[in-house]
Amino acid sequence: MIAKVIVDVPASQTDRLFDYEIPDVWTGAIQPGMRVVVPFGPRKIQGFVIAIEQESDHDKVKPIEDVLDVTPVLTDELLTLGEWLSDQTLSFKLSAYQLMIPAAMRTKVKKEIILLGDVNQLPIHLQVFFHSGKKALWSDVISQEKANMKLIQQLVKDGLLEVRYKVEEKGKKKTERYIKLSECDGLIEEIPTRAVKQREIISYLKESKKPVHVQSLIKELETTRQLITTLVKKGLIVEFEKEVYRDPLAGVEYERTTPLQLTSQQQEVIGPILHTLEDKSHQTFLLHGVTGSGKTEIYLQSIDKALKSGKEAIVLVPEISLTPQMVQRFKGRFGSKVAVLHSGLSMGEKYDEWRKILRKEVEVVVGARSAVFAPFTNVGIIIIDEEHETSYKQEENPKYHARDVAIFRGEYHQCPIILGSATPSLESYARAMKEVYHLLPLTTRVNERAMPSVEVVDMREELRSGNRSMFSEKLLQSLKERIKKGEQSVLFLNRRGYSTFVMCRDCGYVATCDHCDISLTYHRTQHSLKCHYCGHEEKMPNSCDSCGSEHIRFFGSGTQKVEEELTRVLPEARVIRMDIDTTRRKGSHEKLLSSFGRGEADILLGTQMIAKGLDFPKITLVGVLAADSMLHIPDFRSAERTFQLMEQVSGRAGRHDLEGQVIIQSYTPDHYSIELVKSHSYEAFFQTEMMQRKTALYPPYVFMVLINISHPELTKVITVSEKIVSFLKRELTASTTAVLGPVASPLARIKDRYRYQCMIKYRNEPRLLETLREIQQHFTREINQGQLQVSIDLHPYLFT
DNA sequence: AGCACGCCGACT
DNA sequence: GTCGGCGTGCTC
Repeated sequence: MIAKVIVDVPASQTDRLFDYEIPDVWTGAIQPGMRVVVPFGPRKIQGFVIAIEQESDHDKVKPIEDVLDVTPVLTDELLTLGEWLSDQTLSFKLSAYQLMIPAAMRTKVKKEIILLGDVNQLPIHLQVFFHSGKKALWSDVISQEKANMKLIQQLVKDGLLEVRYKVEEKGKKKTERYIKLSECDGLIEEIPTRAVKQREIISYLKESKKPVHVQSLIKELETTRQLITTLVKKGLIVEFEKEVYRDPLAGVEYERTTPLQLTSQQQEVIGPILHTLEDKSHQTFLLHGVTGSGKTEIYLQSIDKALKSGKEAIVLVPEISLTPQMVQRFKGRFGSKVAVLHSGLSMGEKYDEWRKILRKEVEVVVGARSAVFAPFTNVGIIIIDEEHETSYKQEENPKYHARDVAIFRGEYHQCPIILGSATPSLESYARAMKEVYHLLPLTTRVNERAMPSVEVVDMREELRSGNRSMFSEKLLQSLKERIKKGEQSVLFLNRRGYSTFVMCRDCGYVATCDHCDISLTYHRTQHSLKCHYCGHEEKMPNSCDSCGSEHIRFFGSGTQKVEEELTRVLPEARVIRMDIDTTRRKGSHEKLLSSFGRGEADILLGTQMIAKGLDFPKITLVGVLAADSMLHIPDFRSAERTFQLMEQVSGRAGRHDLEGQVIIQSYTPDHYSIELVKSHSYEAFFQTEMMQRKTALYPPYVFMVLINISHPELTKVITVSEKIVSFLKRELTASTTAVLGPVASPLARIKDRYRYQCMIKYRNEPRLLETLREIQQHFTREINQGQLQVSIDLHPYLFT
């Protein structure tokens, strides 16, 4: 029997199936979806078995060396999905499969040198490596002295040493020690009567009837490890290791919740979903529900229905809003049937949660983007909450969108997909309009609360009337009022750091990164300038690098500066600041939020991350300091993002009994993306924005591909870019497809690499993937050996 | 990605 | 005449 294997070598030349013979002992045991160790050239590496066939067309087929799994880690469905994904994203099949397994299961290959003879036969300077044993790490021996390589090759030839490859998993299963009574319990009488503790342990074990966790027993009976070892030695009890899961939520209690009575609108909306579940058919729903309209309850009851018919559910949530509060809602309804997957977990914790899914110990998984690959075999529903969030698109290879993967799986399992949002992406809403998706509108809030009133303050007016601070008169007054009434406020700023850039007032010089074409950001805590792209950091200069003037100052304002300013104008206010800098440490996010929830602060000041999920009854005021900060970035989705963000943010106010107020400060208050937030008119925004997209030829009217070319030499980048563009123009349908560029990327240089890009806009281009593959193929050699990088992004969200 | 093979310049 | 530089091509 022959196994078709994808080997663990991410390169275009190896991105195909390799044939290996299945040794007779493993016939039937090795199945598609398992990981194996195979010889590859002179070394040993990991591979995924994709298929099993009778024969091979190859004459020299090596046997499989080892099997890493007892049961397949990739289901048949995931194997097919991986193939499709690598096609659609132009990435290696290997990379697609690696997405689907937790990082802990990815293997690394260790190269070891084994001593076969006696230590004294070795040259003296090599002996040191073998003093503690017969094994030494190749990397240790070589890193000391490069010339050792030659010597070792000779010693291997002489038969004194051997080089061996060892494939190891990165993560380990966690085990704990357990004890139980041994079979021969007649011996118990032999324990001396004065050995009280020993007798106590035995009777405890007799009573419990099942194995007992050693650590807990020691604690409970106030005994010691030594005593247990004694009993083991006497043969009265047996000690063994039992695999346990690392529980990231250990000790957290969840209050059980029961399904809520649905409003008539909710009932209307859930009907078609339940119907699809009964029919066992596939349909993508777009659940468009204003903030507070009870989307989550719809999710919960739909999932419940799926589970009751013996199926599983996947819930995707943007990383940023995957907070304990969110998890609690699912755990509260479905208890221990829920696994959680997100980046806050350690590698080991993710590994454990993932294995619960594989072993079917859970029925629901709640997680960020990659949870869409959960290895369930009987998926009944997939939910994507906050559907418009751009974090569902992975920016690294494979550049996939979780929505596309979800729909693929929905078709495979013939089950419904729910995309939920208060502000759907234009793409999804347009599809709903064309009835590709089934639109489910929820227009009212569950508790009948009105949407918060939104006021837009024209900051130009403020400036004209002499207010040069970053807070408008209106906002400042409202903040003061809340503090007086003991209510809470949220201030939102879409920037981090202290100030955006540093400029010389005399000559206009702006401090920029030496390695990237980007201005440096001032960070007050370290009193330094940082590059947000390459991490480069330098001291804040005392004088201008260009003219020597000392009038060098910060411009723009970040969260740190706002915080300072805030304590100046409102000294009585207690402020909590939340941005990447204050939440970097694990758990600090939750800490800050719960502190705010307990009312330990009056104002929560933060970036993007506070726009979501925040749900505290005492928040009655939301202020947006600079609504247009996002509007002017060169991205065709900037208006869409602005509207979505403003809507999200305003949804934070007045969610409960108290009425909410929203104040948006803007320098372009008449722009439709800001203006329409006042009336919360998603529909109107959609229509206006669609007109813009239509005239400028942007998605959803066309599809886009972004090709980014980078190299340390500018001339090289330009010639390659031009070659690519002329090739595309030659190959693609000239009448309906536009090839734009090449132009310098918005970030023309990052980490000393020049960057150019070109764009394709198309409606229907059957030869597209094929043509793009040819480009990849054509530059493989240069990419492999040289400094060239060509990145292709289908349906891009990032244009830097 | 590694690793071997092979071809060319610099040196004992 | 050999050592070692790295361009080229292969890995079932």
